[in-house]
Amino acid sequence: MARSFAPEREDTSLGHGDTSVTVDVVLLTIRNGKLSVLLVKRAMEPFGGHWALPGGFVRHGESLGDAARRELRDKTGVDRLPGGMHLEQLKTYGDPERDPRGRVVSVSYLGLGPDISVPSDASAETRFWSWDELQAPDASPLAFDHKRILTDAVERARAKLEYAPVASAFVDEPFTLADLRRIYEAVWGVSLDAPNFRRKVLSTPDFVTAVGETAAPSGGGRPAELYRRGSATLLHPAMLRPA
Amino acid sequence: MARSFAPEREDTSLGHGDTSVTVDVVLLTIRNGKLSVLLVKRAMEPFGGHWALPGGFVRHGESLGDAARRELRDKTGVDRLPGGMHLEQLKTYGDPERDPRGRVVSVSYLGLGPDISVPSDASAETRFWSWDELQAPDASPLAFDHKRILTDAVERARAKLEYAPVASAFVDEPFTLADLRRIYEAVWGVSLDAPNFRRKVLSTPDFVTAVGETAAPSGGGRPAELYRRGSATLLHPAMLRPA
DNA sequence: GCAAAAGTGTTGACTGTACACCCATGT
DNA sequence: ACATGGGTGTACAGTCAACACTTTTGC
Repeated sequence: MARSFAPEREDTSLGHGDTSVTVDVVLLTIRNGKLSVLLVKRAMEPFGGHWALPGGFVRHGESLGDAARRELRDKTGVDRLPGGMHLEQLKTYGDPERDPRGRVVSVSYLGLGPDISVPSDASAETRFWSWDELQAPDASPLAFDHKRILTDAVERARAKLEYAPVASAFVDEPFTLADLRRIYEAVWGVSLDAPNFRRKVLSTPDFVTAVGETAAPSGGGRPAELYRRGSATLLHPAMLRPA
Repeated sequence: MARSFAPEREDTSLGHGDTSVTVDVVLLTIRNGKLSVLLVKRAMEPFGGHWALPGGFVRHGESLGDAARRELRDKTGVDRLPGGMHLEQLKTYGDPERDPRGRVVSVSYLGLGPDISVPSDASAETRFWSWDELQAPDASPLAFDHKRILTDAVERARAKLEYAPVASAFVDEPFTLADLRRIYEAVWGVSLDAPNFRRKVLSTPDFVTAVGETAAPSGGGRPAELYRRGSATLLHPAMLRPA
């Protein structure tokens, strides 16, 4: 064992400064009952004309989470992100070949939020795409390794709905249990039994809290009771998706 | 909306090159029945004399995973990592203040492996610490934000044992179900009912595969049947920890 | 009244847990 | 024989999915 045990980290120099760090954000929402993601059309090379995840370089003195929130603000045009919005770190992608310009390490974030309209003056360059149309065989390929990041993000979102109350991040308050159920159905791509769904949600402590009022009826059918997000951060028991 | 929608990323320059990227590895093992983690004593500033996670700068042309595996090899002195060894990306820490030398973004990895002996010529600088002793109020603080990373890693490991067959990464093959049960007990800090544990494991498809032989009896008691890791990557149903 | 959506009740299958009991070995 | 750890059986309680049924609205 003639290997050195002095870690490089202990060097007082900071090593190679030729690495860039970016954040890329996968903003998911439910639009017309379908799971959708915000993409930006790239104007310049590389991958000019390709659609990409919103993202950019992390600035000096800026935390990674702050960079992700800034990118989201800039790309959606929404200054104050919706209150129930969920944003969490997803994964970091650092393959040496992932960006032709050089070494770029990208920290990706997963965002879940209600359906918002992106600014009309940028509608051609920034818009939501449904997950289904991006999955089509003839869909245009995304820039960089963003297809991979998007796939990982959707898988994480699907799993997270089981054990965390993040589905409510997709809806505005107050909401009905049918609203919430449609979120689960859209993200998981299944249909759920409404009565059983109701019991599961209400029996999970602090998942939702009843408002005590009912929604305005919408063209036939009994008006639904209204709820707000509860204080739970983890779901016990979990909302397991059907096999 | 007078905000610019031209993403910075589309600049052909690569932005700020004054950011360094490191990997830090949380290598967990079970030693003397206790969950333990490999730490390295720092020789230089900052945090000279403090214990830290093994880690270092990512090299040119090296993927993040490769850097993590290299760090592990260098610090453990083990050239070929054990076959069942599990290594996965954990989370990226990029607070601007986390390293006094400048902007350092650290991609952390979680490693789970069997109990190995670190090289004796480095025993003073590199050794395993039990989770319990690091939790003690009078424990010496770790370098940088490594306490936080370690806490996140243990929480991830505890959760991952529920839905992935990673417990078998801690044991050498072939192993008995009692070996496997002791892993769960050590990581979760609980005691499990042996008969029910057996049924759960065996009823989960491809979690383990029977060898067909029995272990040499060890001082009294019926010899246990031997197993190897199965082909499953996800556990259906999950091995839920007791409430 | 009829359709539609919300909400309640009920049943039968399945799962998890506790624990009694039997098996195979060392001393 | 007895202690020790491995392995099987069983019975009870809790959970979950399926679906019949009632409630409240619009037309």
